[in-house]
Amino acid sequence: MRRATITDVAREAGVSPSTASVVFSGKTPVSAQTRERVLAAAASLGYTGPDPRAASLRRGRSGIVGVVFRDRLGTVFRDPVTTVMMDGLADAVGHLGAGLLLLRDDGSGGEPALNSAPVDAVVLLGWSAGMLASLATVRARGLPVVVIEGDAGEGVPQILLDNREGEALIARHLRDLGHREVVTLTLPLDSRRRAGWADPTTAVAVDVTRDRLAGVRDVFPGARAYASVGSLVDEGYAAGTAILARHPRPTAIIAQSDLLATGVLRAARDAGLRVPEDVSITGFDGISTDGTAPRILTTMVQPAAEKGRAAGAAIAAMLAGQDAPTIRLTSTFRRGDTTGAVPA
Amino acid sequence: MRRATITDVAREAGVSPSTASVVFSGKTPVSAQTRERVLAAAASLGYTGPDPRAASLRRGRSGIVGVVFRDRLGTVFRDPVTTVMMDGLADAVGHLGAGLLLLRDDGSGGEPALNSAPVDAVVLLGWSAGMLASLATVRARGLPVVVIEGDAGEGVPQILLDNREGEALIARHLRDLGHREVVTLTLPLDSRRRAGWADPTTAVAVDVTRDRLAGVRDVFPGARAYASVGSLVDEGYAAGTAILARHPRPTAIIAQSDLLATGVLRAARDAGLRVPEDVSITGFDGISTDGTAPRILTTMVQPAAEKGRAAGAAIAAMLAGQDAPTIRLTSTFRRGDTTGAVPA
DNA sequence: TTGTATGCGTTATCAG
DNA sequence: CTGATAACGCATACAA
Repeated sequence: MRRATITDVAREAGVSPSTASVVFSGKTPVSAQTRERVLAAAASLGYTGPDPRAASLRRGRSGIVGVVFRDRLGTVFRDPVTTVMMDGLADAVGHLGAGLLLLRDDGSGGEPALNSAPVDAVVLLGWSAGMLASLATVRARGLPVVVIEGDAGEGVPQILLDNREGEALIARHLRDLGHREVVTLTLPLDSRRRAGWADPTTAVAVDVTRDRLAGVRDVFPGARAYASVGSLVDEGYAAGTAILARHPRPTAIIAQSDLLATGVLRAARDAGLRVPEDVSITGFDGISTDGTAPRILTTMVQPAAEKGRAAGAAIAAMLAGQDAPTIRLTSTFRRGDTTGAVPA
Repeated sequence: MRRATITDVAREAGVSPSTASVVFSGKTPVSAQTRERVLAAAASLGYTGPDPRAASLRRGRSGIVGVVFRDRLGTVFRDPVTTVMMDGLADAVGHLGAGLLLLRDDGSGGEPALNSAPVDAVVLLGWSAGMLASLATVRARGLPVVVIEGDAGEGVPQILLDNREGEALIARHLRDLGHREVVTLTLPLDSRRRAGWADPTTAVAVDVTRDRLAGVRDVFPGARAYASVGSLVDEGYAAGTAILARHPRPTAIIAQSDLLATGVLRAARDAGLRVPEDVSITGFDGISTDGTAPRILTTMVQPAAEKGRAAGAAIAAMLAGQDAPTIRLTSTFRRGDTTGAVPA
């Protein structure tokens, strides 16, 4: 026995299909009486509302926004910033009556899911060579697209953060406290992800890493950089241990994420150093304070949820036929108790 | 100028629409020659493949699996177990050629997105009263549904974990080490989420919490329980501080998650206690070891990715018309260096 | 406020 | 291997 359709309901209620349709969509006034009848007929037939597949064909909209990642979900969502950003994005598109479809862009060359996914628009998360393929697909399909923290060129709206200015601000904070011997612990430099002291002359492939590094060097031109393998507490612990073993020991460590900073904090402590008396530590993000208690990290708080909401707004605009501008969000300085005057 | 359709392509290539269709679907052999012609026509018209909306109406499948949460995404994905599980689920449905649609079930009574989402099947994550509404919707629509760590009753396949047995196993480990004065730090008891010592007589609403607590009490019938507000490191820190201040001080703390245990570890340290010499600490999950370095937590390692994959397999079976069995996964004991003999 | 007519773009079926 | 035909289930423009 096949499922009831709106035609069946209409017949049962003794009205036309279009009238029954309107009862469910609410697009046109319907007399209370006919509405009753239609609803009753629907109930008696076990009809639960229009088939979303048929509706989306007819409307030309599926109510779905695709989000493309370049990594495994398990990796992507380990970063609290991404998580919170997704939350903001979910809010924004939810407000639009849409949902988020998770799409993974593994550069594996296999048929990308993006090709055959019924999405109305696409959000590209982060940036990497592999994303170029996704971008090509999206443009060929003529879908509105937004890029978060990456540059897709040619008229694709972006949601950007003032990474360089923010990091420079926190670096100035340290310089004002008298620090001169500073090391910065960076996010991965490229997709090869090797940990260790970075050669100052090599170019950095990842936008976020490059910009935050530039911010530090705006203030401390000769600052040494130690690259991490990823934004994880235990990565910060390992890197922090290595950095603090260096002679002369830096008086401040500028980590490019709070997770890394949390690990450095722990490393300093295990090395018998007091924070901030012996060494100052800063982070970036301001999301995950989890794990630093009872300390409060000095960090740049970035509007992560706002990033997602801005992306959602851009999509709403493009779906409405307008074109959306690139948006540059700013982070704010938060002074915690992990930074202090340079040790005498 | 409207977008080209497969009919346009067929006309341009001088073949019938059905032939053009099979060139893209590959469902039927096509001569190399006609394939060439069709592909060339498609390229010249800027046709990038069948419209997913139309295809899904015709096929009766959208290639989308909905995942329903009861919380904000930012909250849900803060738990590494969920994250890894989602990764496994994404793998499994990706293997099926499908994607994951994030659906939030805020019990807010508003039109649930689930009603009008073009999904082929649904995964219900966690369990709560609010999920009943989602379940009703899903059943009314006749969609295959799987529940992860929750009981939906009546023939809904579940993916379960041996929470009680696993926690009992870790409790026995402590008993064998001589511990008698044990406190367990639990996950939230219910949706009100109040922190503090739990009355042993009140019923626990959350399945996971209840089962793990029962596991502890199977071994230590009188064990006191302290409820946390959520599975967070700093929650563990606060609770651990409170628990360790109690007289007599427990010789072991059984935390219901690794994140909580990580916080307790930190609290013990800040209280001047050595682990495991003065106090033993255990966790549960075995996913996020991040933040405990250089210590290794004694814990139960649960097959989180496997949970997701099992859910995916169940969905694949149901989509194929078979009915999927409930699956009970088991976690394995991992002895780290946070447990030791009871202090003299 | 209700009904009629039409097509959204595709693909399964079956005959050639 | 290819083509003709017929839905898939609905929402809209327009007429009544």
